[in-house]
Amino acid sequence: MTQSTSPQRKTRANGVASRLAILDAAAHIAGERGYEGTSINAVSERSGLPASSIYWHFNNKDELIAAVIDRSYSDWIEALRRLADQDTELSAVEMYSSGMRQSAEQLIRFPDFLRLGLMLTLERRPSEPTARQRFQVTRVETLARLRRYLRRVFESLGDAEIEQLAVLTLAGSDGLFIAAESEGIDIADGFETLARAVMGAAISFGWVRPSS
Amino acid sequence: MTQSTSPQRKTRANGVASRLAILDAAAHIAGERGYEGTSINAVSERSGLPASSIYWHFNNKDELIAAVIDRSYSDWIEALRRLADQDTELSAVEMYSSGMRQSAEQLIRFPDFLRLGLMLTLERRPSEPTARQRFQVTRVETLARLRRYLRRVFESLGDAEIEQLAVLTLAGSDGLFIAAESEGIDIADGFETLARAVMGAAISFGWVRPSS
DNA sequence: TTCTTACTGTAGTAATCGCTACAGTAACAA
DNA sequence: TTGTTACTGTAGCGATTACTACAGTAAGAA
Repeated sequence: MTQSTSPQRKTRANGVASRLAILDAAAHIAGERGYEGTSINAVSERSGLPASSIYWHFNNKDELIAAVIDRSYSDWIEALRRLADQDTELSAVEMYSSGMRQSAEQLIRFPDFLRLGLMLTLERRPSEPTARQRFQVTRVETLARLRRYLRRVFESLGDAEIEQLAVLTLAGSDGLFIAAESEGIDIADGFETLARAVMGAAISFGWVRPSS
Repeated sequence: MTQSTSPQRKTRANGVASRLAILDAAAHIAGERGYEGTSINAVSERSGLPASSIYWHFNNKDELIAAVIDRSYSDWIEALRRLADQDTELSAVEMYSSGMRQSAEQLIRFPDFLRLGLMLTLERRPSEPTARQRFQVTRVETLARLRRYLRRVFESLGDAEIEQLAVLTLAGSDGLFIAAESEGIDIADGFETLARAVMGAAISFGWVRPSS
């Protein structure tokens, strides 16, 4: 952000490593305690770098958290893309349930991104933090991705129905994540039932299974 | 909590009103900014009472937020009970979709309770706040309530399936609330699709509609 | 070798945090 | 009227907050 666009000089190896260490520490703490709970002091202690280094890499706390969101999301997308490349030869319905399972696994392995994002979504502070807006963007993208997905699986449905199913899938996924965090339910089971439920809704919308 | 159990002397009218004013202010601020974001100073300004009054009524911030949860939940339950009393002559399936609609309306009218509760659920601080535990209790209760409900509607299903449907209903409800807060989706539509989806899942579990 | 750039370390700012001490005031019981 | 209880108002505590000023230090370019 601040040093990466230096034209005539390569960034120092140490600086890149520090930036990553700061982002890692901030991601972990923010994922646990939310925006207000993430103090620069805590990030400094966890990353082993002084506050002045943090403020050299990021203009303020707001942009630090926003950078955390950005990086977590791109990590997230890339992991999902790698997984998606593995099963290109499946049918649409198989891809659907496979995608559900993979999303569930992804949530278990990297819970900080969604936890922080949902906290930012729920919190409403007087001056909207950049991080929150940044997460909203990832949400809109995810919803679009989901729509494309569902349109391929439930070909015979109209736009309105697809929209409802996309919203429900995202909502169910968020809710199951929360339930896993608080009530300790099995998230894999939950996603299986969610897939079943979305299929059921699609059928009641008039969808006919292509090969059965 | 502190003054309400005085045996030989009625509580002063002023004191009761103050306690309520403090709870109202705290509920509003905590519903917007979460645990850390709720400062005693802000509660003091919004309620018009000094910090010393807040600390006379509540031992500390932790118990204040816990009291907010307690009161919001009992308000919530009572409102739902009043609504439930209105439709005693409906069939089980009708009651189910009616209950879904009413829950949605309730969420729109009093969003602070669930917003705060979910924030507390997601945040993980070193010393678990009482308020979070208190919300967990209401969650377990809600889940039990939901199980009883679903068992009456989907009579032919086994315990494991009912459990899955209950978890999915709660998760979907939380997720739709979040979606309404962030993406501004229509929550009533969302709950209708959720009801449809749960029905669809029940059918795929082997449930047969009683009268069709 | 000298200069510039990229970072780090030390020390500190004003503001806000949760919380308390304590004197005052008003309503009630006796 | 007097004493007790139920609050309120003022002032301030030490700790922590986000953030900054600024002097190092080390790596590379010239």
